[in-house]
Amino acid sequence: MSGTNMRSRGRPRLFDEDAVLDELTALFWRKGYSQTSMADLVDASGVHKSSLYSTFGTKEELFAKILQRYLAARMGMFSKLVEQAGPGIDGIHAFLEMLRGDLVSGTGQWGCLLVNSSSELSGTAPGFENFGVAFRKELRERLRALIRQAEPEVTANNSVTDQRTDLFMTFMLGLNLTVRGGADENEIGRVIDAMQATVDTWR
Amino acid sequence: MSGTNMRSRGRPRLFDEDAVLDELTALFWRKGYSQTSMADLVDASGVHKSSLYSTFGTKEELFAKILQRYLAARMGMFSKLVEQAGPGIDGIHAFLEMLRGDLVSGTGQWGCLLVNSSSELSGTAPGFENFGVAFRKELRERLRALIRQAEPEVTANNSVTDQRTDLFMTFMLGLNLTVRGGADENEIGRVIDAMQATVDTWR
DNA sequence: CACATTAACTACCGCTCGGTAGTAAAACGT
DNA sequence: ACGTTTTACTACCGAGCGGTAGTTAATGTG
Repeated sequence: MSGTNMRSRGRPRLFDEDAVLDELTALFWRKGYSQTSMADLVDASGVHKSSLYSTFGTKEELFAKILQRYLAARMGMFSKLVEQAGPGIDGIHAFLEMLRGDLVSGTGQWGCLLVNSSSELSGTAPGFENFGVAFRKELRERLRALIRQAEPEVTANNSVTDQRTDLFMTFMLGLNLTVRGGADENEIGRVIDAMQATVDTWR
Repeated sequence: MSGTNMRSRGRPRLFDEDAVLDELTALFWRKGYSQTSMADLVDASGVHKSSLYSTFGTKEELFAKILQRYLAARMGMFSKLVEQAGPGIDGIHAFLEMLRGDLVSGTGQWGCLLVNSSSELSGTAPGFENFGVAFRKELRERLRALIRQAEPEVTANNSVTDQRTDLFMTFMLGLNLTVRGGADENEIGRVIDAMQATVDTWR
């Protein structure tokens, strides 16, 4: 975004930094942090090891960079989803429908990189534990706003909204594990249906 | 259970096999499979490496043994919980209360070993993926029966029960991640409260 | 055409990993 | 006492790990 092509002197890169980061992200996403070796990253990207180090730093630094990048993109995606979803219960339904579409195909099938990483590294973490705190907080606030909108003004109640938000967050975490566990489209569908049925009781 | 002390000849073990397995289980539980090295296992148990290998086989075989042992114990625990919980919505509430107690202190705070392992190894798995399929199926059936009991006979509906069971399973998965993510007692409490509120709508 | 600068590439390092051979020690039956 | 069996313990292996020094190849600038 800022001065990407203000290269001054010296030999230019033979690879596209963003494209490489995309590939490395996919690898970490699929295999997890500790199960992905530098050799794997080299093979996947075609970039030599020293170039990876000189460009992105150590494996830990690289992963931190990738996680940041991922979180930024994901938050943008969620924002768009929430935005497109519109207000009310129908909005939540629409949100879940989009989630369904994302989970059964493409990027969503490996779960959420942040959730996976947190789970994997929470027992031994160097500092990744609290990495996604801000992200989680922001996501929770947006979801809460969406849920709040859906409640009739008369019966609106903060603690109820909080509970529903907690349930929704927990549901999404569980869904992440379900998907990553290799659930097929039908199973994912049933789980989302179940949540939609629950959301309907919020009318 | 079968012939544990029919030792015939040779030097007797200096360590208690079950006690050691308990310690190793705790270690795998907390740190995950790939983050736990053989050296860690040696340090934690006080048993020399070769003795571990001669007694339990390779790391993979040891982990398989530990996972089996864990699943057996856990299923027994869940059975007792469901049994003590009693029938109806109140039973589900009681079940969630017991879950709450287990999660905030003692063994439950590292989540479920099976769930953790599945998540960790699903991207690179040797054969652990389907290891817990039977367990999950059985747990699901017991939960389903509990939920089914809670429904008024008149309105009982198979697909509704299935949906609720799916939701409950997903909820427990999410709760696992929440706990493992380092949530404090309050947060865990709120999430369980949220589920209990949902269960109340099933009356 | 030098020269400085940056990147690509080769070769290597120390360390930890999971796993094993070989030996010493403690129990048994005869 | 003796051989047998089983375990405890030491020492080690090859492989893979994350990470780096040093050289060669491109580029822009003077």
